[in-house]
Amino acid sequence: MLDIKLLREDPDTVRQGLKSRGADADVVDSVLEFDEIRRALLTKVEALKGDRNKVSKDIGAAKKRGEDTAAIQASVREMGEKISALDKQAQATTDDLNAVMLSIPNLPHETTPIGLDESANETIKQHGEPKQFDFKPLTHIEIGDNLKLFDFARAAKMTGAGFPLFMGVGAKLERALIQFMLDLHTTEHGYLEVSPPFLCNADAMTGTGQLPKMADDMYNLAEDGLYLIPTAEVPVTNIYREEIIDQELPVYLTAYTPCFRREAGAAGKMTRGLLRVHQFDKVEMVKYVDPAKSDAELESLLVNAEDVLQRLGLCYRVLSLCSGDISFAASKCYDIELWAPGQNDWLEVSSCSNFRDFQARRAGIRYRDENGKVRFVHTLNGSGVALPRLVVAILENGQQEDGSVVLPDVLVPYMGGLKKIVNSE
RNA sequence: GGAGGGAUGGCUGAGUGGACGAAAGCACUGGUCUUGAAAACCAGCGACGGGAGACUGUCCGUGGGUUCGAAUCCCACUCCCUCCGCCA
Repeated sequence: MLDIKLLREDPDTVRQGLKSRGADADVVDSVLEFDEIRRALLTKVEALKGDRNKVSKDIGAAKKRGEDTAAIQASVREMGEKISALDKQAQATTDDLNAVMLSIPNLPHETTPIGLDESANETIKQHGEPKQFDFKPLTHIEIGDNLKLFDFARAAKMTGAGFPLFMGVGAKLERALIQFMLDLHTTEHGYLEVSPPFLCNADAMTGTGQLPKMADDMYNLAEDGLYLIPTAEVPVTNIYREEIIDQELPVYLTAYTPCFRREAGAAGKMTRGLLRVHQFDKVEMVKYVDPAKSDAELESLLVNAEDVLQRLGLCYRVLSLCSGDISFAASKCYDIELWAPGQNDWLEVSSCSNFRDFQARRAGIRYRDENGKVRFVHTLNGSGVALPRLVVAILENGQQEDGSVVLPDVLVPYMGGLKKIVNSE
């Protein structure tokens, strides 16, 4: 949520920011209108309440003296009716105002490239060179079939398309990668491991910005009022919802969770195999930081995510997403894309975002600054990293002409000493 | 699932219709004292909103209700604890 003071004091900056990301700038006018009405109602009803409080106190005193207060009580009753009518109006206006405020996306950071679609994203670095093969590289689907690493057909039988079933070494590879990444972040990058619930309520989803906008993209258990998490960002960022954090910033947390996404309307493009699935595993990093330091914290978050890929020996590039391509709650976002030879394309495996105080304001996450003043923290998160496409890259980059797959060295201990996946038949 | 108990400020905890935004203690901050610290003593110390300001409103788990007036009474819900049942 944006600071309403910014909309009052500098509406043009807000309009400009919203336009730069292709969002509706007219909401600014709705907000200002509701805000003005609301404040007028508040002033009025609060004056009345002040009067009522005074008179009620007088009644109490008069009764103690044994005086008759019937007439004055009747007049206060009338005031009460006026007050409750005005209160209802004020509440309705506040609800309207909140609904609009919650639907407004974050403003792009001053360093976020301006542009309305992905063509304006900037590639800011590339690590390694796409691997050259002297045979035609297979896709992960073919490799997985040959080596019996996953079974999409049977998964579809029990659930449906887009829910992967990993088998044997494939399942173990999934587990090994999770363990490798958590170990790296907790022992070398300074993160505390947490293991959160995989379902969250609507308040939590609103806090991080999934609701109200993304309601259609989430699996919803209506009977229980719960949603399956689309990312660990939701439970982990909501750990401190409606709190004043009483430990020293920054707080670094990392978590493995499965992620569930309906990917509504995404059918058709990039949906084969593991490229786009409804359930996937991910290791996530979340930071709560001092607002003055969030720019630097985003850079180090990116470095932490890159470290995973460098140790796995993979070729990747980093994009700075433009204003039209960053997510609803983000102010600045880096995407990391892995090179996948079988796809002959780059695959997004990580988004590292700075939300500044956008989520903190929605979720009421605050801290005390050096003067003891309560302020909103800045929140950040980054995938560190998402599993299915990482598996795709490892399989497609590690494949040999004989159909086997050589695993990255760092994974060997996590694979029980296995260096190469071969067909066991 | 059943029975009972509970939810009050950073923490512990008092308060059962009126002077209570809330006793007391702890913690914290400032001061006195001290070479310094501790102790003692004094003072301060919730959040959020409206108003240029004086000032003012809201908040005692959440939402409704009763009342001139609700932390306090009534209803519903949520969460926590204890016991019983069930269960990985």
